[in-house]
Amino acid sequence: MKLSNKTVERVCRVFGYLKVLEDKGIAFVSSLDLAKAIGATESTVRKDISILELTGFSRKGYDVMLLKKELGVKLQLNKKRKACIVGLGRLGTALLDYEKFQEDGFEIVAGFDASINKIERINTVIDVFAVDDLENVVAQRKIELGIIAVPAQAAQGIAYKLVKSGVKGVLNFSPVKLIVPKNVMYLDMDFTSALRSIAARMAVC
Amino acid sequence: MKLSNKTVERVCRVFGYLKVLEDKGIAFVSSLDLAKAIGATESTVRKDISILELTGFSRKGYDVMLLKKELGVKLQLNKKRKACIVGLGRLGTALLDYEKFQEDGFEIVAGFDASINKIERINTVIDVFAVDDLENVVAQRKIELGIIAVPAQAAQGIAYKLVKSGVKGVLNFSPVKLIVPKNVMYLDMDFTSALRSIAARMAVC
DNA sequence: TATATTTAGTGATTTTTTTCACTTAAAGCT
DNA sequence: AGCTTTAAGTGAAAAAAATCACTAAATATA
Ligand SMILES: NC(=O)c1ccc[n+]([C@@H]2O[C@H](COP(=O)([O-])OP(=O)(O)OC[C@H]3O[C@@H](n4cnc5c(N)ncnc54)[C@H](O)[C@@H]3O)[C@@H](O)[C@H]2O)c1
Ligand SMILES: NC(=O)c1ccc[n+]([C@@H]2O[C@H](COP(=O)([O-])OP(=O)(O)OC[C@H]3O[C@@H](n4cnc5c(N)ncnc54)[C@H](O)[C@@H]3O)[C@@H](O)[C@H]2O)c1
Repeated sequence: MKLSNKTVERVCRVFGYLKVLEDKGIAFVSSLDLAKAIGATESTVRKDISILELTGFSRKGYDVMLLKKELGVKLQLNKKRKACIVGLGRLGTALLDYEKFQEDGFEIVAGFDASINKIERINTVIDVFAVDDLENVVAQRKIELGIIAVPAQAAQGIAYKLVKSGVKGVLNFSPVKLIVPKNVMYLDMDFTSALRSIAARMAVC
Repeated sequence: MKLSNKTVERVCRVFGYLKVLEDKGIAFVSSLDLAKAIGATESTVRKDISILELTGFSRKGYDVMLLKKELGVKLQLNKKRKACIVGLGRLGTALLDYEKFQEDGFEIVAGFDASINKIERINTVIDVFAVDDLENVVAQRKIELGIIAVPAQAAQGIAYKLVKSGVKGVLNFSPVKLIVPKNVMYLDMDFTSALRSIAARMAVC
């Protein structure tokens, strides 16, 4: 079972949609419905699911609860993951307060910032620390995921500290590519690049 | 000159890095440096640039200012684009105040929210309106880009209104896939799916 | 019960994307 | 001036991804 990143990404979106269907009480879903919901084709969805060695039911589609459970097991999406947010500015505090992360199994257990002023003024139920405590807190609390929301020039340093302290996944909101070891999973959320891609496609299409 | 989305995305990231290099006063850059900065290989970078019918200089690499200018022209990344943000909650207000969008040519000229209370209390230099005014304001101000930061269940409706009012590009922060006409450029920024992808790859790698 | 219909499963094929491997141009060096 | 080195340019090859086209299973229908 060799999963490409693309398959992983699609299947994660399928998982999110299955949660929606489950909440709505829908029992079965076709590959075509899943495809529409995630922006893919039905054959791609079926191939993805079959790569994961999972199956549906002829003429009925996929059992929503069952598939969600099986995907959860295969990709460990049911497992709760401890995460932290570094950089508690405009974006970082928005992320800190986003309750849905908790619902989806991402427990934000710490926030860090370089500014003591800011830390004192932040109003949140989540523990916030000075960034100097990052290594200790991440190691002690066994935090697995680091979310980086510091200015670009500070991002690589934070990534390095997070990795050194045991983090195994990094989501980076700063607009620079970071270098992390190959065994650390890493994704960028670069809003400006995204806007540029849209603008460029508006220009050339 | 047929550009794939992948090429567009990479080249947009190259463009961002060229700005950094320009600010640093660096005159030439190799395909390898560019590749490292955006997380690609040197041959991919060279191919991308050559697809755009642009060239560098033997043994010197690419002229930073020149390539940036040429990319700007080809993809109209120099052109200023008017944008608006719909949904002025935690995330929307963070986006509203992000000055770097302006620097990068994305002029946020309006914000919209359904809650009059919120609109009255928001402290920003940008004009904010009730969402009922969206269609008028977007059309009148010739806004080309819509940034969606409303709750999931409201997102499709907003997308529809934006498109109807003339928007040609949509950046969606809500965790659902939206349906827009094919001639409207569209991208998702789904943080939860991103975290899931990272977690899944932590599990299977 | 037989037949039609729907939808998953899948090997083959096609398309897209990336990488390789070599050529060419320019600059620096002796 | 000639040799060496460096880095872009590029057609060909390889790899990856997506799609097609068909099979099979299950349900509904007549
Ligand atoms: N706000 C947005 O809408 C937006 C949009 C696109 C990109 N981004 C990116 O997201 C990141 C955060 O943006 P923001 O608007 O929240 O910025 P911000 O300036 O509001 O917040 C940054 C925070 O990081 C803290 N910080 C600085 N250096 C630090 C360090 N070494 N360790 C720990 N904390 C440190 C600062 O004290 C501050 O609180 C930036 O890289 C920005 O480019 C933000
Ligand atoms: N905050 C985060 O860190 C975060 C993380 C991941 C995803 N998101 C997504 O981004 C979106 C915004 O998140 P948020 O945390 O800012 O939410 P929020 O609840 O703080 O803000 C949503 C805003 O949208 C407004 N709104 C609701 N319906 C509207 C409508 N029909 N038209 C106009 N405005 C309307 C509300 O009044 C509110 O101000 C959501 O879809 C959320 O799932 C946010």
